[in-house]
Amino acid sequence: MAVDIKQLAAGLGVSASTVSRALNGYTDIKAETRERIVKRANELNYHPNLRAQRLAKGRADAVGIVYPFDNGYVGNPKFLEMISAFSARLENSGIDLLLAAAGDASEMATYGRLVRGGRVDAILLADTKVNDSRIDFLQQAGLPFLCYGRSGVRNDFAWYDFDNEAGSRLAVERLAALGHKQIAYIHTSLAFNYASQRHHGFISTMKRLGLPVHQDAIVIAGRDRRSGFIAVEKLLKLSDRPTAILVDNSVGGVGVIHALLEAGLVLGRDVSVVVDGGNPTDTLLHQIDVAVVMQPTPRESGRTMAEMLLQLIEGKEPAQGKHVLMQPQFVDGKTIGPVRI
Amino acid sequence: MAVDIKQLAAGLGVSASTVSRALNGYTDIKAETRERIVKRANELNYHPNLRAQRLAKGRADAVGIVYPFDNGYVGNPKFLEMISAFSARLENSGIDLLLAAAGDASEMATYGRLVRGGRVDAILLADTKVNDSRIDFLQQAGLPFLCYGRSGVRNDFAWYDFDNEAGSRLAVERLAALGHKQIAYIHTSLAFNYASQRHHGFISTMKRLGLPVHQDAIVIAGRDRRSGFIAVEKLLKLSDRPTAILVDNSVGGVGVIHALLEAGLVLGRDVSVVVDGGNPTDTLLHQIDVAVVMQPTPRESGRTMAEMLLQLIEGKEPAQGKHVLMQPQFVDGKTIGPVRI
DNA sequence: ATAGTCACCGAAAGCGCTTTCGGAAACAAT
DNA sequence: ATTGTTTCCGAAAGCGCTTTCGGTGACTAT
Repeated sequence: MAVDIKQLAAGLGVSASTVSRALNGYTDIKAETRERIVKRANELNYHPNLRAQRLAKGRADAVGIVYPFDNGYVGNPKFLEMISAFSARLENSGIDLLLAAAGDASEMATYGRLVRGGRVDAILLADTKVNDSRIDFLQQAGLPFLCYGRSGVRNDFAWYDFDNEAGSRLAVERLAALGHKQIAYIHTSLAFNYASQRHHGFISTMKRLGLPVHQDAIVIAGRDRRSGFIAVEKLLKLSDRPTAILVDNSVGGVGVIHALLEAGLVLGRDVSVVVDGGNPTDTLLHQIDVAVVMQPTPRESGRTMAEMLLQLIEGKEPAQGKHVLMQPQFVDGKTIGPVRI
Repeated sequence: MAVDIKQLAAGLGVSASTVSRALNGYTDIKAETRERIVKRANELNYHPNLRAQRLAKGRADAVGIVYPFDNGYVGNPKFLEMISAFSARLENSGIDLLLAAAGDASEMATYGRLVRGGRVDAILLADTKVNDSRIDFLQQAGLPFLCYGRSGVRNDFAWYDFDNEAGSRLAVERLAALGHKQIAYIHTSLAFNYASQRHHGFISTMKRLGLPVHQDAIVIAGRDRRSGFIAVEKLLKLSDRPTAILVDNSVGGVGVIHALLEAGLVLGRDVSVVVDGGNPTDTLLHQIDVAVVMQPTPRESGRTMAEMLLQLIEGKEPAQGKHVLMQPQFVDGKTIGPVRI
């Protein structure tokens, strides 16, 4: 059905090996011959059989990503956008993206499946935990991989991450400068590395600035809108009501803002809100200018990670470095203002 | 590094072909020999090289799905859940899921890339349009494919879909039974096949029941929360304010409900709302018992489609039939009630 | 004219499996 | 004891590419 390299070669009166070399950029081919071959290949709409190519080259031309389903990533628009940019960059290099869905329970099995049999050349490991057994697994499997996020204990692997502590620091410093002392913190499970680091950044900055750290004002919440919403309901009941709130993720941030609006509070006046990892116009329903700790865009992250991974596949150290730490930026918005007594 | 079939065979004193046949369920192998081979294979942690297997078998062991980015699917939790179940079912059969991200502009190019070179054995085509050139493309490419949704003009391809017209009919009939006459309809672009069919179901049922169809009360909206929110703002300004609203998608439905709540209306009393394709507790922020037209769960849809596709790959007609039309179900909720004059 | 160099291409050997086919050994039937 | 069947396995030929290697002819340098 589809034309193969032999037919193409036969039609031109050259050998298959010549065609292969011509099409793969070898230099020992006369320019004119190469042109003839390329021209004919286009005419016949020749595309090498990838299965054969992969076997011969010993590469999978694919990278895998395990899509975590049970931890709030489903529907996280930032994650999806990242994947989108990631895959777009890979496609440019002719690399496929293999998506493997996994619940928490079956996650390790999924990684095993992905590694075996040469299904992929590399793996992107997202949503790193402080203590992440997947990293150990991939290390001993010997497959190149890149982590989207650091991990708590070890550091001998390639990662791309944000400076999470710095983000919290910027937010707290800004709020403190506005006179806030009672600053609440809503965070996701500290098992996630980013959450742990942001949490640490929050606590340490509060202490450094001499601000009170009330356990009541630090609430844990799932990485979803509803959890953010509920967390605020708790905070509003506190006798010592916080004048400012920092949320450690953008999805929860939407819920937080909704809850505050629904409580009839005016953001930036009655209460200040900063969303870490947010996008200034992230609330989806209302066009609100939110004060955020801004990370690089998911598109940028995805593209950069794809480029790093491509180099890791080649066995090279990424030009960006094996560890890339992106600096967050504090962006002012209407949701913060000076504290009112 | 990894043990291959030759080493495994040599270690057992048999030939590679015997090992292959033993492991692939051929019957011309002595039971005892097969057991020896299987046992040893497990001990050595032998897994066939998939690249070689795929070349030899002439199959890709993969199906592709193009992930549409520019049309509101990003972050649609139902779509993601469907993909999750879909991929889980495929994994059971050792089939990979290739995810290709594409914007509207590059979509056809992406399909082309997927088809060429034997990257995949089949494709799942989601989010069908009334007039869908992708279907033509895949038909003439000769690759098995399954559509998640029908298409307007032709019907000579395999699809899995919901009875969209029936869903609208059920909703309108129910609202009419409650005395509603001024029923508003919020729908996504009629270029989408489901939207077109649901729209048609709405209009025809309204007419059949002798209810007025006001163009003002039929508003188009994007498939996102914010659009639903804005659509309601428009509806509330109408002089002839509708007493009930039907939304054709669950994501927009969330925005609709928020807008109504924020306007201070009591759902089911001041205004009735039905969400098509919704899940009764879909609003994410509030635990509201929403009246919905319920489709099969995304999990069920994903699994069923995976099974259909697996059979299509085999060249068989799916046991479920080439066309599967699922019936929606109307589920009552607190968001509807008798009309109040 | 001869040797040495270079540009260019074909032959051949893989890559690691699958699958067909034929043949040896074991068995049954006459 | 001979023939005919089964049972079981190995040899061999792919699958469609890539890549190394050697060889031919054309080209320079002496």
